Amino acid sequence: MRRFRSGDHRIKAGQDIFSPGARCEAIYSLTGGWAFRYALLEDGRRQILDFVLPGAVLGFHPTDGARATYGVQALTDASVCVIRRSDLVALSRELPEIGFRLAWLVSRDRSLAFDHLASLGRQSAHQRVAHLILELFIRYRAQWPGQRFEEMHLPLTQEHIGDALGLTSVHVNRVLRDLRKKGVLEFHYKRLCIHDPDKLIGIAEIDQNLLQSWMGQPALNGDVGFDLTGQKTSGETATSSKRRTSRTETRNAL
Amino acid sequence: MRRFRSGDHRIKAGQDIFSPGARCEAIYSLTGGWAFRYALLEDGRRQILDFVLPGAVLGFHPTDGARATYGVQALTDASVCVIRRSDLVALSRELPEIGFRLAWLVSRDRSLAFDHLASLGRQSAHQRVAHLILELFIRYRAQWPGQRFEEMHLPLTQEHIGDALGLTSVHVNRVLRDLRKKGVLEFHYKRLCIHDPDKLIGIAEIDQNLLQSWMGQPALNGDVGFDLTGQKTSGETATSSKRRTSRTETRNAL
DNA sequence: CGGGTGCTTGACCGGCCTCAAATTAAGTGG
DNA sequence: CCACTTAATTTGAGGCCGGTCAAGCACCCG
Repeated sequence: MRRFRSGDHRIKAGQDIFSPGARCEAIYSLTGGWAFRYALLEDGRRQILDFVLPGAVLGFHPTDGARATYGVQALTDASVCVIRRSDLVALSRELPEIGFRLAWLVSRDRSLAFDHLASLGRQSAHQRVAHLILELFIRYRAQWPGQRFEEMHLPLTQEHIGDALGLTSVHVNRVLRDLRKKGVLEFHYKRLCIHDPDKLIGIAEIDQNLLQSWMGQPALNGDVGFDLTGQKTSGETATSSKRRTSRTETRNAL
Repeated sequence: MRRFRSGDHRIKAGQDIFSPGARCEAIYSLTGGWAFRYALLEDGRRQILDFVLPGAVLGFHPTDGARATYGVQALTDASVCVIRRSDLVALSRELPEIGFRLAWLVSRDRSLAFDHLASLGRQSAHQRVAHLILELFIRYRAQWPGQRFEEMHLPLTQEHIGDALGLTSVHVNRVLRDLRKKGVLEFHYKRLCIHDPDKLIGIAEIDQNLLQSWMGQPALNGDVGFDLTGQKTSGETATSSKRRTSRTETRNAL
């Protein structure tokens, strides 16, 4: 596996991993840091499509050689592992299940995109903000479990949140003020603290089913519970094996 | 391809192929008709996630055994080919590239979901309607080419369009009236006629890149230009190789 | 300390929603 | 083929959520 990595690549916060319109002949696996996919409109406005945590695959596009219709930008300093499409062929010969693994990862993105769509299409600004924050918090906790407090580093500006939710940053600000006044959460300078999780879930109007689906995130070391043979990797093993590698940079997610 | 297959399952228009919350242990390949994926909100409102044309795969979910967070409903009388997850394993042993094929299909859905997301988040009602109609028209034409006129059977109600675009059917109606008055298109009782394609593209404010990406749809007989080796399969070879394996219906479907 | 980025708040406005009712098309049983 | 029913389309009046514009403030970093 390691042979096929054409090297880890480091990206500074705010830099594009690839830009909209780029011709894409490689795929990337995010191994550290936060990023987001985004599309640009003709008038220059931006829509953030989703937020990307380590383990995700970027740059796998339907038609080979086509130009990307969206870009990916690093939110924090990040690192990606680059795999050429040609190497992917060779790799799949040794690891036939890699196609399914890829399908699984893309399918996760699709599910999140669908959730996001329902939120944008049908929910109010308050619901959307609550929805997004819950989603990010739960996905974060699924990857780095063991935190006791409902607090996290969330490397977003209010403009990012607005661009993700189809709102202006001005309005996001008003919503966050309301949530703060109601004692639901605080979000100041990239520090998120959820004071009343239940109330937040109530505001987001999310059903239990959806919450569950966000928790199925792979642990960081890459042993994911998707398995065509039907044997699940237990949470126990995942956690303990993660501890073994916890000091190092996250492994190649593929 | 149009040959009837014994394993097909027929669904009446308006019926669910599977419903939100269903436990999903099989995947489906839509072999005929139109369908759409949808999510339901707690208050009963509906968000249509995307429209599904023949060739797409339904029911491939991230976590096995989990409950679906969305449902799929047939728009017209439709037929699906059912594949058990267990059969999928066996199948993938004989055809290792099937994982990649699946990834490719899911990746197409994801791209469409991303486009849809950008439209919902950042575009006006007029732009959204133009966007959706263009998308459906182009995807339709990519699958059933050879039509001369800018006309098609579009089995949607105005309420479907509203539910897809996060609008009310009332407002969709007003937008369609405007587009009709401007001589751009007519859409009456499931018959769509585009009088001025260029003006429609102008209203949608879609860049050329995106239009192109919608045209990469597989033709109906399943010879898709996705190929890990980089050599495009011509229609000829794909068709003939399909004939060699046409004994089981599942193979054709993927 | 100064410059820049991001946050905060106010006043005003407009696009889309809500509610309601009339009209047309499609489906159904006699 | 026609009465009847139901679903879908059409149009209007009025209201609200979130956008726009503009200004001032807070925090960070060199």
